[in-house]
Order: sequence, then C-alpha cells, then structure tokens
Amino acid sequence: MATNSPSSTGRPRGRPRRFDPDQAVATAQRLFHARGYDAVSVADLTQALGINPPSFYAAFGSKAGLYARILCRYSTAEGLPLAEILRPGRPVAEALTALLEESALRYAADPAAAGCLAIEGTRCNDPEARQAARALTAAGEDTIRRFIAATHPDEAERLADYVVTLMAGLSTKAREGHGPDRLLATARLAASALKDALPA
Amino acid sequence: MATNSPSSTGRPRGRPRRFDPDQAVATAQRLFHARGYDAVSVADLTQALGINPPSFYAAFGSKAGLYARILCRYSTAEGLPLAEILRPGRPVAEALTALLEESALRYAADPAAAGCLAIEGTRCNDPEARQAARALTAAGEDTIRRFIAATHPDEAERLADYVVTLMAGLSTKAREGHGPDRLLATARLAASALKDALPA
DNA sequence: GAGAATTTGTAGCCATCGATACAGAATGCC
DNA sequence: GGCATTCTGTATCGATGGCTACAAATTCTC
Repeated sequence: MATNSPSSTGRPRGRPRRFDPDQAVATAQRLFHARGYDAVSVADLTQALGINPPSFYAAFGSKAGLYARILCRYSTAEGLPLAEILRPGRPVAEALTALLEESALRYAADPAAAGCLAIEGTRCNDPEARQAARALTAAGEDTIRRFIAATHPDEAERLADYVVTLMAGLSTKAREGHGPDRLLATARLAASALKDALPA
Repeated sequence: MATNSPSSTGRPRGRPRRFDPDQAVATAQRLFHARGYDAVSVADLTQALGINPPSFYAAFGSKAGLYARILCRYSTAEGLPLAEILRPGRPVAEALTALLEESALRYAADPAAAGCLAIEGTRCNDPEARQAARALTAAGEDTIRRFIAATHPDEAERLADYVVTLMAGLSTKAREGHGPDRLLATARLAASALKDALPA
C-alpha cells in the first residue's frame, strides 16, 4: 500500500490524485472531533476536502472506514501517551493522577475539538464506527487496568473503573464548555481519592 | 388543557382517541431511554404506540415536543429526588455521597434503560431536544451548586463540577454495561475525595 | 337528524443520508 | 501511438428521516 513499484518515475500508474489523502485524514479528523461522528455527513466531508463522493469512496472505502483510520492515527499520534504516563515502576497514585490531569488539559485544550475523540465516538449511532471507537477505548482501559494490577492486583478493577469513569465525565464536560481550569480542578479533586485508596 | 368544558357528558367533542396519551408518553420514554433520542425514529414511536403519524403529531406536536414532555415527567417522577437528597441542613459530604451512590444505583438499575435520560439527551443531534435536555441538567447542576454554597460558598463550584462530572461518567459507564456493583464502587471511591475536601 | 368538532387511516412530500454507475480525463508503460 | 491503469466529475440511486394533506369516520351539541 506504500509504494506501487515505480520503475522509472516515483509516480503510480494512472491519473494522479488531486488531493493529499493524509491531509484529508487530518481535515476529517478535525471535523469529526469538532462535531462528532453522526453530525458529520459525507457531504460535509467531501465539501471540506474539495473532492467529490467517488474520490472519497475510492480513497477511504466508507465514512466508517475513514473514521477507523482516523482513530488509529489519533491513538498513535495525538491521543494520550498512555505508555509514557503509565510507565512500569511509576508509583500508581502518581501515575493515575498524572493521567487524570493530562486528560483534563488535553480534552479542554482546543475548544474546537473538545473532549476525547475516541470516547465521544463510542456514543455514535453507526454500529461500525461505534465498535471501532469502543475497541480503542477498551484497549486503553486494559492498559490502565494492567498497569495497576502489576503492583495492586486486588485494586485494579476498582481503581481502573474509577479513572475511566472520570475520564468519560471529563470528556463530556469538556464538550459542554468547561475550560482547562475547571477540568483540572476536577481532576485534582478526583486524584485525592487515589491517595486514600493506595498505601503510599 | 385538563377538562374541555363538559356540559352533560365528561367526554370532549369529536371522535374519541384510540390511545391513552399518558401511557404513550410512558412507552416513548422507555424507548428513548433504551436507545437514545437520535436512534428512535418517529416510525419506531408510532409502531410502538400502535398509531399512525397524524395521530402522533396531533397529540404531541413533534418528536422533540414529545421528548420535552418526557423530560418533564422524568424529572418530577422518576429522576433523582434532588430536593430530598440535598435537603437543607444535611451535611454536605454526606449529602453528596448519597447523591453519587443514588445516581450509581439508579443509572444501573434497569439494563434496558441505563444511564440518565437527561444527561444522555444532552448529547443528541437535534438542537431542540438537546436544548431541552441541557436546560434540565443545568437546573440540576444549579441545585447542587446552591446546596453546597449555602454552607461552603468558596467550594461550591469546585465540588459541584466534581460531582456532576462524575455523574456524567457514571451515566456513560452504565450505558456501557457497568452493573450496580461496579458503579457503586466507583461512586464510593469518588465520595472519599469529598471527605478530604470538606472539614467534617 | 343536521352540523360542528375532533381523530383516524392512507398515502405521500421533501430533505438528507451513505453510497454508486458511468463515461471521460490524465498519467505511465511498451 | 496504443493501451492498460487510475482518478475525476456528473448525475444519480434506494433508504430513511421528520412531517403533513386530505378525506372518511366517529362523537357531541342543538
């Protein structure tokens, strides 16, 4: 899928594309993040990209297919750096506090793209897109749970549930207009419960 | 709107209705709560009610109009008894703990109608329905904030933000399948942060 | 019973949704 | 140049969305 066996020229074979798929994905991501999956129609996308439906479907397969591609990009490039925040050996309370605070800041960083793209995607009405978003958020939850279980196996489910519930709430409130200040205050208050639940 | 000036008979004038509007509202509420506003079409509603579209529109005006009526019913009859839980004079930490626990239990009580009807309604894609849901949740948030402010004015915004963020998260997780046990554990862990933030 | 009032059922309106058929235009390969 | 290949633009398709026009049906009032 990367290079199409160029012999002399680097170009592929037929008529060249009039748009850059990667840039199109970025533009679509902004749209989805700003309005949510359901509220963005294919007509909105093609108009924003300056292309016609056939080009859209030839490049991305379907609206849900493009969304899945965007989710992948989001998780590896722009989403929370889970592996970094939850690096093995880091004290659990400290790591989870950092996770909540980082979530609060990211979710409210861009008012035009508030909340978590993946979490909000789990609420959409398209089964395929919803499942893609759920798979991504489920993977994140597993990562959190396993990180806790490494040192506190008995508390892993309870603490992970607590943290992901808060992240869902933070994403919701970010979309309702709560700014970084309010969200961060909420995250810090939430984190204070972790110190009680975890032996120093 | 209650009685139509009955002179001899108690009946109104023309051809009688073949369905009970109140029961129809209850049925529609179950549908909306189970699937969410956007995922329930007028065709779904008329089929579930056993009536045809003209009867639906004559009785309720519009889909969003019916939803607003349902929200009203929900808040006064089935929603959280805020006034009771947050009765004046009750210790704030105790009251907010009860609010979180009660939310957890109610949101997960009926798997076929998980989460909060109003909170979930704020995410829908119909502007009119969304605004009706937002108005209701905003009123609830105000109630919570004012209750706290009565004794802890400086902490009201921070604590109210924390509680409503958690409620949003609890509603989300209830819809994702978390049962009463997990939700209640999350609510109790969350409540432990309140005791720290509030001087006994 | 005549007539006003109200609801019902049939049938369909118009907009939008995601997605596509098809022919022509633009390129590389030989 | 001839051809396979790939993308582009126009013009839709079928399904579904919320909603309504219209006439027949059913009731009360007088």
